[in-house]
Amino acid sequence: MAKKKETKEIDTSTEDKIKEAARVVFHKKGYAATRTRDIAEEAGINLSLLNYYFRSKEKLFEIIMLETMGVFVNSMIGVLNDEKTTLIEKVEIISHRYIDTIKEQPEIPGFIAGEIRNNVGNVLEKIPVSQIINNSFLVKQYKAEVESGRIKNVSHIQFIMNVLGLILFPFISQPLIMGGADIKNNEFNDMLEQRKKLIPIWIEAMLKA
Amino acid sequence: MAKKKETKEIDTSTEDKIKEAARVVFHKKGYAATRTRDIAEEAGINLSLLNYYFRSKEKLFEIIMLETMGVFVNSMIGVLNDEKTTLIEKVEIISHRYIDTIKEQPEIPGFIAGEIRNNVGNVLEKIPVSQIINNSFLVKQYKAEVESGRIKNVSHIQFIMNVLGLILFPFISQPLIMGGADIKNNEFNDMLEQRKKLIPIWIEAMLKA
DNA sequence: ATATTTTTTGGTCATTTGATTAAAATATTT
DNA sequence: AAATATTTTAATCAAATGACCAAAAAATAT
Repeated sequence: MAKKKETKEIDTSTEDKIKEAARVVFHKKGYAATRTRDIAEEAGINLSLLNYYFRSKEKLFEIIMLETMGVFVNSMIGVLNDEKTTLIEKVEIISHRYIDTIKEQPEIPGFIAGEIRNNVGNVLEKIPVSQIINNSFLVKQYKAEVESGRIKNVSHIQFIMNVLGLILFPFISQPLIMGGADIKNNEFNDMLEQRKKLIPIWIEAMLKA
Repeated sequence: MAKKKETKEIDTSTEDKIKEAARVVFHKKGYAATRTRDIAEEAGINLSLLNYYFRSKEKLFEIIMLETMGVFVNSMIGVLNDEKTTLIEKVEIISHRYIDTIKEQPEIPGFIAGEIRNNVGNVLEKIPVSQIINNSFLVKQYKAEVESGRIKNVSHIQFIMNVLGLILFPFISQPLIMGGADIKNNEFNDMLEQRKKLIPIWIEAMLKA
């Protein structure tokens, strides 16, 4: 497990190289399809080092999974519970922030969706997304708006599904709906930029429809 | 390989039992996480029979994958190219039909999304969803509506993403957003029923927003 | 009833895969 | 520099896994 390593290294430590390689490969292929040898090769290290630093494939995966969920959840938590922004302002912020964040690692939505199905590391218990959402100020706010009649009487779950769906679905369905991949990569990018602005407008229209 | 089997059997043939078991297990766990022994057990047959009837795990998977994509695509193709229905009518039909169909096999969206990422059987070439959509009458219709100014000038890709995302995303994200699973299964079901009616209304509002 | 074909079974093989170990190489401390 | 601790390597293990095969069982044809 490496006691210490005080040399302020310029190139990353072996441990970090492995973790970064694991992130890349796990995100791309998922837990089951990933071989520890794939990770070792991607990291350019000896296979034994993976077990030396992380004990097992599963342990390493759990670390990656929790960190990935962190990226996903942490960027949201603050916004959800901000008592100073309106509903639509929250949608604007989330829309922009998520699309920007995930653009840099577009495999994340598919990765999370895929791995939560088989639920390898029991992540759902460790990071209870559902509770985080339901206990958020956003939901209170939403219910108040419904109460006051300013928006239609529709379950807040529907609202959450719509916002997240509009943001995340393109990343998940891109290969299916936009064909091949890299040929029209610019087109996909332009689409995402547009969506950052359009999603809040769409959501607002839906709330009143 | 079985030349024939004329006995009009009440219980399904071995071949069909294997295929059905394969469908269930593949849909639930995906290609990589599925062991041929899982399928054999689910089907209640000897492991060798799987290879006897289907040559290999991969061959069997391709069959299931193509059939699954068929369920997904075929139910859509007719509607997409119906020249007698309006845009919104199409959305209504697709929304109802898809949600009803997929409710019976809710793993399908996650399965397709997950397997197309690793693209095991090169399905995207065999069933070019992207082309089917782009060559459809629906897209022509959409562009005409944009042209006439009756709906906002937004790429048809955005429109497709929105319709499919609103329909399919709940199935993919259910465990994440609605927590555990079966506890609130009724709630999920009610939500879907609502969505069948709401999605066309929402889409219409979005088109004009 | 006998022969032939088809289906099913149990056993086994070769490969892959996650993990371990002992020793070598490198770094750190004394 | 010697001693100690750490990191890295190569070789190997055991379990899992997809596939195969020869013989038994069942079904079909003669």
